[in-house]
Amino acid sequence: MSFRVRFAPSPTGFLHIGSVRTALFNWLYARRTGGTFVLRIEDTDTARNTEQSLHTILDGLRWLGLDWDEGPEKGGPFGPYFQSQRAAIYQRRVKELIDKGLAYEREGAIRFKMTRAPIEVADLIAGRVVRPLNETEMLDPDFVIVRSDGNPVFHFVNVVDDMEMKITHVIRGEDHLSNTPKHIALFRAFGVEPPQYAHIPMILNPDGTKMSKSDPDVAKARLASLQTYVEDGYVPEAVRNYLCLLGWSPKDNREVMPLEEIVKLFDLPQILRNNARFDSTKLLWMNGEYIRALPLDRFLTLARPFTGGRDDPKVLGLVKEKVKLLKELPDWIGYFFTDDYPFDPEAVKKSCGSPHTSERLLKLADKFSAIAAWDAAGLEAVLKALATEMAIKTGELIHPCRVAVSGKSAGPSLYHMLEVLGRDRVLARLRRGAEKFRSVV
RNA sequence: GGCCCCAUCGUCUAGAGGCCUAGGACAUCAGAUUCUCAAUCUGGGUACACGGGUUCGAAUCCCGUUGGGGCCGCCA
Repeated sequence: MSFRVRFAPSPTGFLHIGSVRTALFNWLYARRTGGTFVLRIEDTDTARNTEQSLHTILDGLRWLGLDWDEGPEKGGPFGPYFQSQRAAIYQRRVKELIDKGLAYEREGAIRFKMTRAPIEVADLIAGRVVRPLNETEMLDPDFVIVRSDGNPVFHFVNVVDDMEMKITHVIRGEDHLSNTPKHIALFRAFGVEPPQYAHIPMILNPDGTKMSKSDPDVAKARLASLQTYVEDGYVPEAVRNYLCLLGWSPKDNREVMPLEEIVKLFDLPQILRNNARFDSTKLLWMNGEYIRALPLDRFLTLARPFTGGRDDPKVLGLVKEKVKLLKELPDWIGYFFTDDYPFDPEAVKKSCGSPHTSERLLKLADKFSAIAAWDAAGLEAVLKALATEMAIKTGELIHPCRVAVSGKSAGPSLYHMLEVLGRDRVLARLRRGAEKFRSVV
């Protein structure tokens, strides 16, 4: 049997983080089974359908490394993969139902004669779910499949496409579970065996509410959009790994793990049935883990959009260990590229308030100026020797030195930082600091 | 309102009747280490929603309650 799954987003201008996980689970299942991952664009709502919206989807999937086997820019044997280009297929299928006496016109719209009996969904995740018609539906069970303006609606085109594209497993959000009987009824009307269904639970806001891209609370709305994570400087590997862990687990206490490993273990029945809340704190932690483990080349590539052209590999290599979010990069690297960096008042107060600060910085500058080979090991030796000579703790030199050359109390390993900064700049900044801090006391 | 799904630390989860005085991770607290911050290491606190069953025995099975989520559109 050949497995065929699909991700069928609607181009709305955003890629919802929940949709992203749905895409990811579909992709994982396809890769795990050696099947086919189809990307289909549900652009029947022409008002929202723009070129830009399409690229949001394609770029988002690419960013995460979720490659599709059939779909836009790729083609395939079951195209076109845009619903807006499949009108003829839908018309043919509508006619088929009318001819069979299973659909009829009323008030200009075409309605499907829905089964009155309860329909059972054999869901791979939720189990057997029987959903009888409810109060409202009982009044009028039939539903519209083609609007009076001639455009077919979601339930219809979704089923027709899954059928035509020979989708074997529909993996989608749990919000579709209640609609599934409609879809099964449609498949049966066409005399076609429905696909297997797997409804994955939802991802909720930290407070348990539904994640929405149009939430009036801006912070929540940001949380819901993939774009946020791209802009804030999360690395795709981390976002992907984190998302895998929402509703799925390798069950052996591993969390940070390579995709290939997840592909090997992933399966549908073991997906949790309960909703998960999005925990951005844990994502942030995982992002830091990934960044520190990143090979320098990869880090440089990912960092490029955030550095403002300041792509010195030595500098970036130095701060790689410190960064948790790529967008923090400008703060970490600023003083490597200008002498006009800001001084953190707190740091100055704390580390440079001693009446001896200026004298010590000048002494340090003198010692450093005599160094033959300007490297971290040599700098460390000289600084420590000076501390001993002056009978003070190394920290009493280290801290003022760090503030003088960077303006900050936090940063990479001091000696490596001095090495990268270079002799001229270090000496100048030390002497400038000696002047500057004289008045602090 | 009707119907459907769900319920283990604050959060993500392990647990498929005895291995559980419930394990891991993030967060948090305390300590160690370090040139700062971070990282790292050690240790602590924190959970089976509630009530009934079934069983020799239940976090695990059943029922109910409560709570959360979803769907009931000529949106997708």
